[in-house]
Amino acid sequence: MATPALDSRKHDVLETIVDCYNRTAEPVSSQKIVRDYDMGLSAATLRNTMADLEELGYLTHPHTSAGRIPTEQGYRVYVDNLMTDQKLSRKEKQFIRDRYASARRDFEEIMEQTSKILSAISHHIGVVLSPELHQSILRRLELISIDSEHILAVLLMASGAVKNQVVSIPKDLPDEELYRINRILNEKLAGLPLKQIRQISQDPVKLRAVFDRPLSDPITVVTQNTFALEQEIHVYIDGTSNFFSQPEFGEVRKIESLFRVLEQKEQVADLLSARQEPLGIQVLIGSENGCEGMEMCSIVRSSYRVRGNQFGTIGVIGPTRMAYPRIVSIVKFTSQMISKLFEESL
Amino acid sequence: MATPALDSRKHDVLETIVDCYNRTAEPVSSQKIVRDYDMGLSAATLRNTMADLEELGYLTHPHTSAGRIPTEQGYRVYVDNLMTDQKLSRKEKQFIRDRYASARRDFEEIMEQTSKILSAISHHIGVVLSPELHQSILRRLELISIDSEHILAVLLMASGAVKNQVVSIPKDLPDEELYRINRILNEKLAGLPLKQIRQISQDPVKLRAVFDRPLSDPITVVTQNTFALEQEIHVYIDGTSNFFSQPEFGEVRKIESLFRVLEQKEQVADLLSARQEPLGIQVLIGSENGCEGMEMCSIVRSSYRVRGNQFGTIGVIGPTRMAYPRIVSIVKFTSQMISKLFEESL
DNA sequence: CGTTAGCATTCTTAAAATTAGAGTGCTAAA
DNA sequence: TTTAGCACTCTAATTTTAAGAATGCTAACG
Repeated sequence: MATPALDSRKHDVLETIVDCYNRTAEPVSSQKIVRDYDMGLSAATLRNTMADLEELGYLTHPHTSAGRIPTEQGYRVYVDNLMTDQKLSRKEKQFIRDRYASARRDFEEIMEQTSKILSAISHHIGVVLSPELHQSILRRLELISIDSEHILAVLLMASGAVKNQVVSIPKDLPDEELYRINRILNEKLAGLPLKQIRQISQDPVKLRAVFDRPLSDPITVVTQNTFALEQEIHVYIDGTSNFFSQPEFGEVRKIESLFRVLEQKEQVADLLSARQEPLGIQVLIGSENGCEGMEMCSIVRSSYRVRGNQFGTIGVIGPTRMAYPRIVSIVKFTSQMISKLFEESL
Repeated sequence: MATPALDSRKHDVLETIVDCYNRTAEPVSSQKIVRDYDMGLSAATLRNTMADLEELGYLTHPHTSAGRIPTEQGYRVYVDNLMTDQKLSRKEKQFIRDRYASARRDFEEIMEQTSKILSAISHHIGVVLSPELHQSILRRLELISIDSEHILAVLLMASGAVKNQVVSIPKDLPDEELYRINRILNEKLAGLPLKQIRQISQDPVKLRAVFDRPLSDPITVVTQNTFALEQEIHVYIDGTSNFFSQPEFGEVRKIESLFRVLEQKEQVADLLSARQEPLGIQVLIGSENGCEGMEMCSIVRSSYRVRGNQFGTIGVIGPTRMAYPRIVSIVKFTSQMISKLFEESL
């Protein structure tokens, strides 16, 4: 590992400072530690150690006569090596289960509820990204006539997700023909991942191979139009106003940049989506998220599994000074819950 | 009218002050008026008139040595009697049309786009309430099997709105039976307003009359479960971060209460919905909206017509100090646009 | 040699004092 | 009735002052 190993004392002191700062939001002084934590060290000794930790880049000074606060690097070490797991209490787990129990009716409701749960229990912002549809398997497809030139295609995915799509059709397609097309599409395409279906629908050769029809045939036209959909990920956000109670966001201009980002769903999706490392928890500390306007925020995210190799993401966005052990546990547990939910319910 | 009629000078002065304050967000002094507006009156005269207007309750003082700002009552008079229409420019109208042109694909997209248009052009918050479903006419119903105990009911409304609903069904209903039920439901219920269908579905007597089946029959069970849906209005909000650039919201605590309300979609829906007066523009000034935390905001709202007697609402939420004539024009024009859109597209 | 007490130093923050200026209300004259 | 002039009030910005918090360093201690 690139970071030099810390001796046991530095280890303890850094952990204590992070912990203390997370709770008070104020720079931590040597005296504060002596008073509040029983470390068996004098203030002077702590000052020496703190100076060392600052030397190493894990702490800073806002100014000379102020206590220390962790740097992003300090948080990094804390999250990677120092912090101790903090399991959720029985009560909290029960809270989460109860919330799901009251809401497991349909896919969208689960998504919404999850973001609400995350924000309610973390007191930060809860975010849920719906699973990427094109990894998802098509369970069933239904074509509903709207008018002479349009139909509504209802795509029911194995995950329970439903996608409605208005599709243009060749003019004056008789109803019986539409039924026939619908039946054939289900026969040929149900059970395949959307990704593969899309490949077929965009490739004239495969299209002919699958349906054994000329390209002008209505069935190929409908297929093309139905599956021309671009990837569309829904973003569910809740708890944004929790940020107002964070003391470090006491000025409008600090909170403004954050909210401008949150209003752009695409940006939030980029921020959360963790395609490269599909499993497990990830913690992005401060500017690591690489998003302008979010330098003061950390993100704890985890993918969840819907079925087979289909993934979505959930996460919590909070101030860099967040209670990492707790938030990590929350995100971990919730992502397990949601994965389980999808497996048993289907 | 309860308010005493203003003589022509008071009329002009009040209008000028409202106008000036709306633009500068600063208390308006007599000198300011002399300098910026050519009213042919001296500062002293203006001061006298302003004192009169304060006496009448239309203006206030923040403190002795400050200019005047309008009271809510002052705004009320301004909006009701004083302000002159300010039509949208050709450019702005074109902007709106263009935005719709690029997005008229499906119902939900129109809703989303409308809130974006409203906020983009007003520089305030744009809100759209989807039409109340139960006024809406059912065009077509499709039942899609999910598993042995659940189906997905897809309700396609005449307006183009689509409502997906997971419905419990009697166990092991064979597919052919489901098709048959589906066909019968469409025969009997398509073309009726959802409200009426709901009445039928919840009333055993009517249910028997319509389907001529015993209450234990699968078809009645499915009908009951499908139409047991409570009224659900979708709320589309955009442009919340516009509030950060308003000088009167320079302190976090003022903006906080607003955002806490906006996060509660139900509250926003209540705020906007104008069931009592279904047609035309309404302006709620400051605390008139009766919503705690929104005393500093005004709302300009208008219902739009989807088809027949089916209504939704659009609106703009901004600071009490908003450019009423302009915002009113925007909301008026947009609600006409959206009404037209729904009529021609279907 | 690591640890600690003591202390001068530095810097922040809050409170108090000062000042400049903006706008009013009133009075008296046009 | 309108307007010029002016004393008065209050705000907001700036400076001054003071208090306090935490540090780093030095020297003593075990």
